[in-house]
Amino acid sequence: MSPLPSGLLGDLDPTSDRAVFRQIADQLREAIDRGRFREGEKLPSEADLVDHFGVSRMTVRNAFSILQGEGLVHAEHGRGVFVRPRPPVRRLASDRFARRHREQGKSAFIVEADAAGSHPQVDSLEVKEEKASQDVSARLGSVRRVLARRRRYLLDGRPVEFATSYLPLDIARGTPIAEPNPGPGGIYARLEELGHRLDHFEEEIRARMPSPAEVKTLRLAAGVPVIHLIRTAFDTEGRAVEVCDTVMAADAYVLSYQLPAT
Amino acid sequence: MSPLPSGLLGDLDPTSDRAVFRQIADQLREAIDRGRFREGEKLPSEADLVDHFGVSRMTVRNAFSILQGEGLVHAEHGRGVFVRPRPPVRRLASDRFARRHREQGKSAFIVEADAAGSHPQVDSLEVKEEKASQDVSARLGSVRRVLARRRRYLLDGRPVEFATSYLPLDIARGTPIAEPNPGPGGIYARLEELGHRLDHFEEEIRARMPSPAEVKTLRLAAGVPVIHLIRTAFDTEGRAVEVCDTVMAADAYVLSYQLPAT
DNA sequence: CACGCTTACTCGTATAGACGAGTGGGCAAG
DNA sequence: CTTGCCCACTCGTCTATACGAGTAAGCGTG
Repeated sequence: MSPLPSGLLGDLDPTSDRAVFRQIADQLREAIDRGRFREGEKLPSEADLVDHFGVSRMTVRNAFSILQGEGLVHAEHGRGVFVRPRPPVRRLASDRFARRHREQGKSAFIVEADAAGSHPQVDSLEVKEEKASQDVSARLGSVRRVLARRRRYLLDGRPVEFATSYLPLDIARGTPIAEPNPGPGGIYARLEELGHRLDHFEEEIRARMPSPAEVKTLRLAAGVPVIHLIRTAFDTEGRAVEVCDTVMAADAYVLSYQLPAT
Repeated sequence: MSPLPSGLLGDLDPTSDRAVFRQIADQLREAIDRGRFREGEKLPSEADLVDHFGVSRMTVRNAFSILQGEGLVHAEHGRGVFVRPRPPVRRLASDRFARRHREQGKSAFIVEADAAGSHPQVDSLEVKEEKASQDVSARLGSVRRVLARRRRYLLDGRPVEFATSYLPLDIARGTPIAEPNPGPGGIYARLEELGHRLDHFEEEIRARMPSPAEVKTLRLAAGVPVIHLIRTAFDTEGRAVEVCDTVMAADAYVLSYQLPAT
């Protein structure tokens, strides 16, 4: 266990009223920000920092736990604490549901990911009828039961998004929409074929910390929030024909919208 | 120190390989989800839980720290640990920059907040010329120096948003835009008066954990992410005339967009 | 009644020690 | 050389203890 290279980290300020573990976190954060530790690089071990700063191990762990909460670092049991690499982000453009995209057949997710050079995957297919939640029912216009289509999206093996589409039974039952694979262009193409010409979408966006279940399905690291997007699709008659509830790993996405100034 | 009402929380499972502090966190989370503890209500004190579960205090604190990281609870020194109330959210509609809104004079923030019955405030006014960051320069089309307008928005005394607008100097210098108060309708109204008729906006949205500086300015509780929105305004000639960088407390906002299906 | 002090209870910070378990390199046996 | 074991190092979990500091209620004094 070689001592820490001097100059990498400074000393504590015993006169400061800032707690010791915060001072240590501050120093590490600054070192990371300044690039003294690069992405994926291993930080000094807990024992190193105990020696360097002359504090107890719990104090060092407290410091690390702050940085973990900020999403800056992640710990690997038996290996060390590492600067968390920033995964490449997937950009979602606001025209991703434009009719012209639907006409090419493949799903938008696959096409975009292929174009970006990453390996896309869709799993956890579940299609079933179920009772509509209060929220979904309200958005679809007082519907009791719905068809729910659940799927999870992965990029290069990493889960990045979990989505559920809800459709009124009178629209979806007995159609290709109720099949695991709805066919080229996805369910929006099928909806239009069924005579529900799409008019516009409404999207609501929130950000929050994930639930334990979301941490599990999306294999989220500590300190990574989720983007919660709820999209409602309206047909030309003003009827809500689909609600899509999507939870995305926030470190994997940038949403992009284009708005007219009129 | 009365013992915990029995039935409120269960027992630990010593055979489980789930860590004790996680089991405790699970039980508390579930109790909160089930409404056994309501918003703002005080949870059992650390000492209560130490007695109830027969564990050491650090174990209980570990459990609380999980819940804090999830944004579920917050601790108040000397008072206790409380279920974090969910502040009322401000909804940002995608037509909030429509020309018709600019014509009524008052700023969009003030109007909307008044309508929602909350008390709006804008502070931290800073208007100055500065060197453009690499990102801003790229978005504005290779501009070296910019006019930066910084302000912070508060609702009922709570900071909810921190925004900086960047404008090219050749557009903004010497105009009302460079004044602390740009006048009715805000800088977009001034831009149009100056002959830069607005054509459309692009908005990029990310979510992430806040930096320590953002925690301070927005007075964020633990476990509250931020929504980072970067809007670029384009005039009818296709020139980017403004970049607005906004950081919002994620627990205070729902963004809403309307997209055509064409 | 009003003020200030005491006190009990709360969370915040820090120390010291113990054991468990995952990782990876080195070394010895085959 | 390869295999398999051991060991050093790493983080994960947990206990026990100590003191500090903020809060609020109660109580006594003026």
